[in-house]
Amino acid sequence: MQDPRSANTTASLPRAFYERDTVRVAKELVGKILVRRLGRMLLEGIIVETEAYRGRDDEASHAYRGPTRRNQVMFGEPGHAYVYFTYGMHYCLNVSTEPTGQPGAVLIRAAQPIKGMTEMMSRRGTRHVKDLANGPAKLTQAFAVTRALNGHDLTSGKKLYIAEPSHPEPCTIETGTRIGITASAEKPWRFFVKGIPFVSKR
DNA sequence: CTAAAGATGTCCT
DNA sequence: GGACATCTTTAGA
Repeated sequence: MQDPRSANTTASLPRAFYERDTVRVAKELVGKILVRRLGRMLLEGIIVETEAYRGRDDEASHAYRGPTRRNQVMFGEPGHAYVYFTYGMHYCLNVSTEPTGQPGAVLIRAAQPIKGMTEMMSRRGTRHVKDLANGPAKLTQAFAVTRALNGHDLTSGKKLYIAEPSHPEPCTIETGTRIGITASAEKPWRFFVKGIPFVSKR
């Protein structure tokens, strides 16, 4: 809290937070603050929607068939950014979970912007705050997350990290099935804040 | 080497 | 509700 620009948040979450069961980490990430430092600029948002992606027991996971060049971050040290490119034009942001060597990641699907909204509007090409980060690819566009950040250590407190809110707002976390997948579609591994307009559409 | 699908978003009807 | 943009990754020949 030395830096007045981050008066809203505490320090970045420790490695131990991520070094746990992926589904649990996904659920507990809802309500945390996603922070992006761009030079002097600070972009912040409350994480309002996540999805858990596991390993051998999860057909929808990139790690389902074992390690590849793309998914290696999922098998690495917990607390690193796994950013992948999809549909020829979009990036998605995940955080690695589980102990080193064990695959797992949490997809950050949506955030409620709280700081740097003007910059996000410019990056997204809309003035509607609801539409800045209500979807995984919208979120990466708003927060300037590209594959350059793949593998970035989220506990370093630089460029991109996740922090505990200093004044958490009470909210109800709802559970549902994951969006945009066909395999293992029945697994209830999506978590989101109930009743707010910042989550992605169904 | 080739092909097909993909953890999506936007614009159109 | 549906088409389509656009290209990386992965699986299979």
